[in-house]
Amino acid sequence: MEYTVQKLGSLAGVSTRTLRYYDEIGILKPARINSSGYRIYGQKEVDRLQQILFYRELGVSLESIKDIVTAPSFDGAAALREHREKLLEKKEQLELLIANVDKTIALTEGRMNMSNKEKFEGFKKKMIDDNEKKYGKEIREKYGNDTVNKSNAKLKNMTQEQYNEVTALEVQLKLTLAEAFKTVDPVGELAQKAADLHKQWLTNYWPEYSKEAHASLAQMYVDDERFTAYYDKEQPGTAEFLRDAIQIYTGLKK
Amino acid sequence: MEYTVQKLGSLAGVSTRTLRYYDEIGILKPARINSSGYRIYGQKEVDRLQQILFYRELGVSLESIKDIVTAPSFDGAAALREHREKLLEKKEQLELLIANVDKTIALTEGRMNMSNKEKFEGFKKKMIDDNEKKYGKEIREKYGNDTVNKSNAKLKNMTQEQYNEVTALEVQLKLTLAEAFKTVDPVGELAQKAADLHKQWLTNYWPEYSKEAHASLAQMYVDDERFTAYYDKEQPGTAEFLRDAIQIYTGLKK
DNA sequence: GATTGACATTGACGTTGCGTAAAGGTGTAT
DNA sequence: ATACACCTTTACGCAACGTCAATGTCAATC
Repeated sequence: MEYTVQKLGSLAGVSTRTLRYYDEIGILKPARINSSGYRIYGQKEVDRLQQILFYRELGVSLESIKDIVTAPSFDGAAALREHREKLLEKKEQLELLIANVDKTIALTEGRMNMSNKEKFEGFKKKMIDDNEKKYGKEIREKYGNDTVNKSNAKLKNMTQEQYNEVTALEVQLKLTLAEAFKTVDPVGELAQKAADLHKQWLTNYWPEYSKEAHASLAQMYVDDERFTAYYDKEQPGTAEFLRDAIQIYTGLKK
Repeated sequence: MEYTVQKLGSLAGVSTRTLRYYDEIGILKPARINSSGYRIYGQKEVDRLQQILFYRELGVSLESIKDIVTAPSFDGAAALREHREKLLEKKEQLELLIANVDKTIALTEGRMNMSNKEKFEGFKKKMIDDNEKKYGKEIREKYGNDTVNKSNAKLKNMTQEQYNEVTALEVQLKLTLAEAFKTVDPVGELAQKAADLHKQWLTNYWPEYSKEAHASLAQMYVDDERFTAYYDKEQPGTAEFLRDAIQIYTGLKK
């Protein structure tokens, strides 16, 4: 039995373009070319196409399939095992992504229903008040009333857009910090990026940035168990790690 | 503070090419262009880039990011939820792939020297497995988890001998079906023999036979184009013919 | 003031696996 | 002879940039 492109195509469920492409990249050459230049395939080619499609279904790249089907005694199982690893990696990444997206949605959903500005204003006020009650006293003692008041004023004047930005920054910080923590190296690039993100995040609340205040706050993350609990939620030791990274970032390691 | 491409790039951790690309597709235009044609970015652009990178981290396409960052009051959360759905779909597909790869590995490992033909057999099995995944829910609902699980276990435990038997049955079925198809009579003897062979073949995969499941699968051969393609390979219309024959065989013609 | 080296610019091709024309030749039935 | 289905090659398009290549600019040094 001999087949032209379309016959083979409909037989195997692929387009003629695909067959021409496979010819082009050399993974499936026709048995012969007739006098008019038509591609003619035989049974051998049908079988080979089945093989190709089989691996394609499994998500193997044509490049790899080429190795598998051209080398006569290629270890297909080994190739598949390798491929499997890649798939698993992809899957993990995907799961991470989904988790992050979920977190972001949850974060933004906190204010989703308050789409109107008034509620948003109310939320911001409440946040300031909560913060005041929780940490106000210590912060006031440390940085003075004036600084705190200015910070609160800044927060109040935040637009929705800015607020979203801060939220995004927070998520980014968390992600980066989690990654950095795995490296166990507070001097490393990731850790320093986390420290930098933390600074950026901070400048949204602090009217003025200073290395000393930054480093001091980092120390507080370790000293104050409420902060520690927040940062260590996913991975114990994260608060300490962040402090180290920030101390290096600010150059104020003591 | 003003930034050139490289400064902004190293600040945000992206290449200059990326910045030029973002300019090109219009999601991040520089604040201004200086007299020498250099791109100059300001604080607003830095913030915007942060936003873009944030969504990029979450795997959102630049196309979608464009909508999010250009439209001032775009519902980012809704976009994310939509994106989340896509991610979940991707994940499911990936899991299917991995499961198939695993099975293939198991198969090849069980029988080291799998000829091309046997690989094609693996492909057919995969189709059945796919069917499980696709219709598994309905089947499980219809016949209960236990039945389906037993079926899967059965498939895994097939010996080589049994495997050969199934292959032989399949060949017989194909021949008989091809002959029967010529008679154009699904009620005829040949067609009914084909239906019976199909039942025998099936019982190698299904722990329990039921007319309803059999008829349902036959219908699926027509509804699912992958199966249709398989059966119609030699003669278009064969899948439909087989379904008709089986419906009569089971006495469940609706 | 001339050279150097780092940095900027605009093209433009390469990547992956085909889809989708466009422009034209071939096979076969009427 | 005409129609019509099917074949061919050529080539752009898709996503998100990486990677030259050719050329212009800025700041510092000889």
